Amino acid sequence: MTKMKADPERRSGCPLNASVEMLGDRWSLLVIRDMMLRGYQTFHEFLHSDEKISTNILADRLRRLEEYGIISSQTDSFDGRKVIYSLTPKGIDLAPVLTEMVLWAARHEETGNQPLVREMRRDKDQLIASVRQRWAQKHKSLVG
Amino acid sequence: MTKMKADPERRSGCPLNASVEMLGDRWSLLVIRDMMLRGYQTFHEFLHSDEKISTNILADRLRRLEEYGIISSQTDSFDGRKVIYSLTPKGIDLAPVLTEMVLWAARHEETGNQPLVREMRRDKDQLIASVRQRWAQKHKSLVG
DNA sequence: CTTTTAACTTGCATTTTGCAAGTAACGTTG
DNA sequence: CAACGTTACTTGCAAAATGCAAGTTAAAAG
Repeated sequence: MTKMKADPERRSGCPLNASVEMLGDRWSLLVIRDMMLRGYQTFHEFLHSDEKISTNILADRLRRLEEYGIISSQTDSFDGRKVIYSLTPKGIDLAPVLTEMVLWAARHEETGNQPLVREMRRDKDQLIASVRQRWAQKHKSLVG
Repeated sequence: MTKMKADPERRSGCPLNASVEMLGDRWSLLVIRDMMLRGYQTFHEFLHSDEKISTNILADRLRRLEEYGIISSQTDSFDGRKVIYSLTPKGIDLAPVLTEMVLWAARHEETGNQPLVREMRRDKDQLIASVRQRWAQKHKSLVG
């Protein structure tokens, strides 16, 4: 587990503040959700997600998430136009954060995607494990 | 557990999106941290937290968090100038979200407050339980 | 009273967001 | 191989959010 140097411009040393400075905006966690739970990998796919992010913001968020080491990118070897984005281990490690945020909203708001919520409620750790597994599967060619 | 009506202007029905629309900014979760982990209750206390929020933004965030039902406010009965802010059950229920965000940052960034991090790592559920307990203690006069 | 404290509000400059319209590189089709 | 479609962006500009400094109001303390 490689730690990065703390950004010298952080407002404070509090770990929650670090999280909030990296992820505290309207879009970053939605992009991560798309990658983690829906398997999205391209600009085009993120763009057509329900929340309708605009192109300049999406480009900016992908850039920032990559800078933070949460995602990585590489051009598709079969189609030179496509850029394939994937979660790094640091990004995959956000699964528990996403899970708790989903469960919290589902408990206190009227929300959709009840099947996912039920699955998360039934066995949180199991779901997180399977997200990790799918990710490892996808990356085994690069690792082994 | 009372659910609110979904905000008709939500960008999507996804529960993660709901969370992000309520909490996805640079400050909201820090205010909640101050209340949950540090026992802060007043405007003045939030204002002098490490991250140095400015007065207009703080006022706005407190207003929004109250609208969302995450916190509540009442004027202090001993000092009419003071407004006492406290977490609602919905707010206290964010404990697992905060915990996972703290642990994630602590795993991947250089951050401070290691005692808190160690305590969270040692027993996540225990810490969340004790946050709930302290909160219940503080509110027992209102409940019982 | 006068001063201090607490919780804001207001004004204004800066930054971020969001929409619409490009553009450049690659791939596909005829 | 030329025209066209796709993919991943960038650019321009208006609108909204943020941040700083300086008020303002009401209550408490001296």
